[in-house]
Amino acid sequence: MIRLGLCCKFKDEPIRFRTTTATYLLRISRDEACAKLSALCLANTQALRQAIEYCAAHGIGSFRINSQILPVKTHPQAGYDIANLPDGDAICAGFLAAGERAREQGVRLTFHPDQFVLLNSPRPEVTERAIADLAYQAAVADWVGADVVNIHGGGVYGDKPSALARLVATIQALPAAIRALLTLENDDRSYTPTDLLPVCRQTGIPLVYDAHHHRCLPDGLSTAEATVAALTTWDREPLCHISSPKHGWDGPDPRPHHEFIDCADIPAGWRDLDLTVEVEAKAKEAAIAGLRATLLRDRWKLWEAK
DNA sequence: AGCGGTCAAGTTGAT
DNA sequence: ATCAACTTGACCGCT
Repeated sequence: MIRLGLCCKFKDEPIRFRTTTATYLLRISRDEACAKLSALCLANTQALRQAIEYCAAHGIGSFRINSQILPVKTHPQAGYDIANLPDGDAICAGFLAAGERAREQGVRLTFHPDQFVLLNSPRPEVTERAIADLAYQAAVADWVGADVVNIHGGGVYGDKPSALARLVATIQALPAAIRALLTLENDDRSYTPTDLLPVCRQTGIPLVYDAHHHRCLPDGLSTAEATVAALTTWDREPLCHISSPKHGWDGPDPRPHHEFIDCADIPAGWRDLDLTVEVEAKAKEAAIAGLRATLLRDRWKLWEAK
């Protein structure tokens, strides 16, 4: 059974996550900043609840939660603790309630911290901030029952073996609560599945296999071989990513994502697996609706809510 | 209401 | 040196 996943936001459906900026928060008083943050965070718990309901009702079995669900959470000056916000209790309750609904309906929840979260930088302050961000997202993940916090391998810094060794060492030293949710994903610049699989085996971290990235940065493995190898790293339902190139595979740059998914880009070998496929397409829920229709026409077995 | 400028953060590679 | 890409344009403040 294939579980299609929506990433972070909606195109047409009026479900919106709110955010703000550190610059603005630092210009107003701390009380005003806390009031604003409190309202945004509370609104985001409600948007998350709506997102889960929408997914369950539309055959979308997984939802990726935006890193800014708690805006500016770990900023050195503008950051905050939920407990210190006026609606702190309601925000916690909102996350727990959203998680409960996700569990009831069988909707999987994931996180994908952004490009600044690097576990192998030679600069210790970069890695420290990355771990702080992972800690925050892992904590919210626990509240809502998300089982994946997915990041990339990071930079190469002119020496890939050293960078990979730092990655392994940092992962091994992570708090258990983060390590239990952490996954690594092949990217389209630096780290292929072949680069990351040894890291995953050494650390017990699953590999999120991104077929689009793999085609942009190949390593000699076929998509079928990489899929099989990635599956062996999982102790939960495996997670893969799919997208189609905006300008086609023969265009100037295959990396930017298309509005929709071309079914021909989905590895045929995925058909009979139990797998979450996060759909990275600009048209969001509209892209999933189109993909679902095509796959159902072709008799793929797709997830449905309980 | 509309619109232009701004936004915390890292790294890479194309131009 | 600048910029786009990466999981995502949203929001503030002025007109």
